[in-house]
Amino acid sequence: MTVKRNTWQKDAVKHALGEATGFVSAQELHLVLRNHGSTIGLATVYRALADLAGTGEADSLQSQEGELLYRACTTEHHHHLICKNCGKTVEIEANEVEKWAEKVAKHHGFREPSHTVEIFGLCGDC
Amino acid sequence: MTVKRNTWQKDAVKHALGEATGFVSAQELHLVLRNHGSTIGLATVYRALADLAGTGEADSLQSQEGELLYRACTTEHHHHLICKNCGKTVEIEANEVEKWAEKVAKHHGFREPSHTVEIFGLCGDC
DNA sequence: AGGCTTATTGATAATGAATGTCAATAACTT
DNA sequence: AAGTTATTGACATTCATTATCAATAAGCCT
Ligand SMILES: [Mn+2]
Ligand SMILES: [Mn+2]
Ligand SMILES: [Zn+2]
Ligand SMILES: [Zn+2]
Repeated sequence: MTVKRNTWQKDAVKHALGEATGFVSAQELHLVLRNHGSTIGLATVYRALADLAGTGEADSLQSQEGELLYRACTTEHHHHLICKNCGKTVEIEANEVEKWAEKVAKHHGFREPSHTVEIFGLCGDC
Repeated sequence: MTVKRNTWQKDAVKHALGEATGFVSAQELHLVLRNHGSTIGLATVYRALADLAGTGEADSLQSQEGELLYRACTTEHHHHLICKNCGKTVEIEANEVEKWAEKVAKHHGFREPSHTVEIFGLCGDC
């Protein structure tokens, strides 16, 4: 229905997200943008990130503290290997796990299976 | 250092958690307890659940809405298959995935790997 | 059984992420 | 250039969770 419009705010959020090394929160991203001189509002950062996650251009996950974190990523289905200390993130594919998840779901009579898989650890630099 | 004391409040929370069918929030559990006539305080429910999760007697995960949910469980390492609709939960083991996670972590030079694996779907009754 | 120490409780206040509000602004269309 | 309306952002609001702290009671000692 409603036509989307392009704004420098959306571009700024997308760009800043691309610059980040790992997963970042909306609050953090807003601070980064402000520190670079941007006048963008906090609510706008939240909205832009939610949109990016909706289109699949960004991945999101909950931090241990319950904060919602975002990260620029490829649009194909994938998972993450994340450093608990520095946040460094590696995208990984998990075909074995995909099949396993479907098998287990079917075995217990569950339909439309989806799944979350994340690996945490300490990277070589930490 | 500090010695733990036994209270009817801790027992009540543990028992109520055992009665629940799937994952429940501290708020929900507090309501259930109150509706059964208990005078237990909300903060106490939060503390008891955090303790149970600390000892491994309860498992916790974040709901899609960001709420922290708890569930009584076995103390061995395991994962969950959860109905998106009714919350019915099945404990599953995932030896294949355990090995896979360790392999992937090592391959990327990550130490002390841990992981989160949850499968969601619609159960046979939904 | 009574007394003492202090872990625990719970009403309340405080925190903080996330969302709602709405007048002002600025993308698009014509 | 003018009009329509999606978007913005300052601000208020919601709500889960945590912090306070005086009152209570669990465990220990005599
Ligand atoms: Mn997958
Ligand atoms: Mn596992
Ligand atoms: Zn690291
Ligand atoms: Zn179900």
